[in-house]
Amino acid sequence: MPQYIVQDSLADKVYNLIKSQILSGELKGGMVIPEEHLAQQFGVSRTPIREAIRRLAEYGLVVLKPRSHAMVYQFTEKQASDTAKVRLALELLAIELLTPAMVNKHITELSRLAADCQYNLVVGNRAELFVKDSLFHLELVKCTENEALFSMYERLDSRIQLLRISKNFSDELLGNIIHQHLLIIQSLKNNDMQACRELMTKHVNHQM
Amino acid sequence: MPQYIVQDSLADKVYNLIKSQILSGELKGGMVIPEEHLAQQFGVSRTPIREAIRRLAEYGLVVLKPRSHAMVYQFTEKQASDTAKVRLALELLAIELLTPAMVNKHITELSRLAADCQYNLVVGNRAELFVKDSLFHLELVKCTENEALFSMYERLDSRIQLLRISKNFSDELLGNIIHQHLLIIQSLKNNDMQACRELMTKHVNHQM
DNA sequence: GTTACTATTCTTGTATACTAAATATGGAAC
DNA sequence: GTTCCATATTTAGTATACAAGAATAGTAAC
Repeated sequence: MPQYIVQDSLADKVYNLIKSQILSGELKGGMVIPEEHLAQQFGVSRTPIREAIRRLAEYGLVVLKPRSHAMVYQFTEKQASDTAKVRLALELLAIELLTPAMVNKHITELSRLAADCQYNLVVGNRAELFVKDSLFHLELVKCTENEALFSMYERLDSRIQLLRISKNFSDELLGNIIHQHLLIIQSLKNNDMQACRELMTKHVNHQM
Repeated sequence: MPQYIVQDSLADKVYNLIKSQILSGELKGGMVIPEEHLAQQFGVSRTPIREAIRRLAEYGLVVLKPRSHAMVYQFTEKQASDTAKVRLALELLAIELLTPAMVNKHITELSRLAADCQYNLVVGNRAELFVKDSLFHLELVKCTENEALFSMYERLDSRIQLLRISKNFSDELLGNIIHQHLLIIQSLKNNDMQACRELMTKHVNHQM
């Protein structure tokens, strides 16, 4: 009988930890991350640290300078705008693939995440707001039950998270953006996919 | 003065080697790849091998079973069709972004690759045909000068290459598919983007 | 012959030690 | 004070050794 519960390796744990530190803004774009430092911080040898960093580099959240250091990925303006275009294409594909049944299954969770965004905006907790914003869009894509799309979008969204963190959105703009989630949800409930596409296009372009 | 020429690490070399072995069909979907075996094959220790395999797993060409073995990624039918949808969306985005100037700059290379495809079809060298087919589409996406799109598409195309290899296309269908490259090039030359989109849609859907 | 258990073997996971390249330091020349 | 070079130091790259879990084989019970 196979073992269904497999313990994460140290490398897995470190990978997830660094990833979440990057996505929460604790580690900011451009910051250098020396292997030895992390090894001591986590109390493990360099081997699993190296593995985690290399994987994160392959994932696209870390940039390696050979024989030198690793640092957190940082966008140029051009890359940010390029990424937004791909993001929009993928989100529009997601909307294309959505059926009413899929929407129904996830609408509660979507509403909850949208509400979380609003709550964190009011409370002024931007780090958490961005995390929830990210989750909202991930949930929308997850609705489609298209694994390939989801994994692609997840990669892209991770990088976009770096943008959300680094951009200094005004409270007003941020309020607008977060409010659009509600409109998107409404259009989904109405099964008005044309409206949904338009809203999403506006939504993504607002954040560039 | 900084050093501009940096030697690839062993891990980099192994990574590229395994990748090309997978993309050329030498290593087929589902095949198990033990670390020690590769280490002996390449005459290096397990350390760089591990790094390469882990990176390939993150890239999506290898699947890891924890504490057990690594194997080459293999599509299920559902995943294949899911992937094709994402692929089409990205290729259509590429066409959307193309300007006549971009097309002009790459049209010679595109034509060469399309010709290479036809040549390898005639000669009956399918492995090489698939490599060239892949390069044709990569070149088209590269035209757009959108890094984010290119790197996403590259990842996706790597997996699609596994499909091209595993599917047993008839000579006739393959001839059709390859011929469509010429039509796509012609539509680009004519700057008839509507036709290009339609051709690409047909082209991608033919291969599902 | 089949099943279940145990022992062995094999492979991965991790730590450590060593090598080598890049960066930092410090002093000499101007 | 600045520039350049030599040296020292730090950090990444690789090999190796060992630990631990998974696969396998072999044996006993039914």
